[in-house]
Amino acid sequence: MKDDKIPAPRMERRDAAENRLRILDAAQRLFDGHGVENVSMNQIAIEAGIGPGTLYRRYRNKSELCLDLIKDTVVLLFEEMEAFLELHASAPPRERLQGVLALFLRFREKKVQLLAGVENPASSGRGFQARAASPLYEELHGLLVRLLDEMAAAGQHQPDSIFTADLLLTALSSDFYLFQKKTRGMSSETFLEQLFLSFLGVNAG
Amino acid sequence: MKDDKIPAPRMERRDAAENRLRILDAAQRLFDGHGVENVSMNQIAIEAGIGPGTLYRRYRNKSELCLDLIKDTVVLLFEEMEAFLELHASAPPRERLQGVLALFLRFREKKVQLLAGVENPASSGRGFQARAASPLYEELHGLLVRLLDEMAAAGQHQPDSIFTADLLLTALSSDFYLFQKKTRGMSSETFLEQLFLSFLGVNAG
DNA sequence: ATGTTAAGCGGAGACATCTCCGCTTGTCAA
DNA sequence: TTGACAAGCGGAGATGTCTCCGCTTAACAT
Repeated sequence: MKDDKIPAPRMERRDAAENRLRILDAAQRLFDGHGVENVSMNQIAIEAGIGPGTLYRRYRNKSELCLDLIKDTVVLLFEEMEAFLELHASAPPRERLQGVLALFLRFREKKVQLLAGVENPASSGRGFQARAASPLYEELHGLLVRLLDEMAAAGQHQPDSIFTADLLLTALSSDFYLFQKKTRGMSSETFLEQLFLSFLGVNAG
Repeated sequence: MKDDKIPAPRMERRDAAENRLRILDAAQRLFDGHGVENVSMNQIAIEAGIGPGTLYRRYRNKSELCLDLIKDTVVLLFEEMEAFLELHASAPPRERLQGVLALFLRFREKKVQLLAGVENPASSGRGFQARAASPLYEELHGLLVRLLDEMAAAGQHQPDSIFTADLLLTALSSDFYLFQKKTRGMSSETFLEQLFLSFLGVNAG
């Protein structure tokens, strides 16, 4: 073997770095002005003063771009969650699950548009398949599975934790959540409560 | 008032009727050959020998076209369900719900592609919002609500039936169902069982 | 038959996503 | 410095969805 060092992690090019900023900046500006929904990748490229190819090289779709825009907030969310779980380490798992979900819903409310953008690959890949492949989904899923397994150990939960976590996250998706709010006229609190009643046959109270 | 008869329900034009057939025929042929997923409205228009405008006049999107292609089967499905419910009119509501869901899953298996086509408006409107507006969704939803209300009366179900029905139908959507089968490696039977465990804290027996 | 009328047709084109590839340019090594 | 080279750029264009609108033509009344 001649050289098995990591193949020299060349620095990010200066122009590339600048373009990253221009893109993020342009996107933020357009999103604020017209709503995430109504802004196309094209418009962003133009506003950023770059070609479409350049934009797509960095972000395969609007979803990835949105994710980049809320990445910091997402990190904060997970920190909040971990903090909450640590603080209530000895509380019954059901309460801990509820706290975590409440935190998530609060987060969702703050970032409705961008989060919807993250979850809706617009056109592109296979709906759920795509969503579940995102790092955000996987991390949340892992966290839920942990909690559900605890509940199972305490005899409070029968079914497959993986399945239940998938189901929970589907219920918490933009699509379903916003539908319940807008069309069924449900409040965040009622929503969470109903979720608990449905899934665990248990009062959220 | 001069004339308040119904304003003469002119017959469907001959050419229009013929085009309808050409479209359905072309679509069926292309779907069979390349899979629903991989066929565009454009291709269908070309194969049918008509302009895109003509195609879109009749079907606002691929979803509606797919629905037209399985309409007959859907009618059969509802007849099966009604028959089942009548036959087991005196069985406990939980069993009746289970039977209905099993029938639906069997139907889904038979028409995977087209049903996925119905549920995925490809691009176009607001994900869930659109799905829930379809007549198929609404009818199923109504049926589930009826059953869930029965269960509530029997004290076997706490939460809002409307909410639970939405949740059930989301879990039964192509997206979620196929994800569970393909990615999580779950069988139809296990799926139904897990669904019952999750929702009702009850063994599907 | 014939005229009137609106339903229906079709295709150009606006706009979107996403790819491909030849040219440019920043970075590193010598 | 300078040369080599990959990373990056950009925009033309393939393909798709969906609309708009002037022309055609089937259906009905006369």
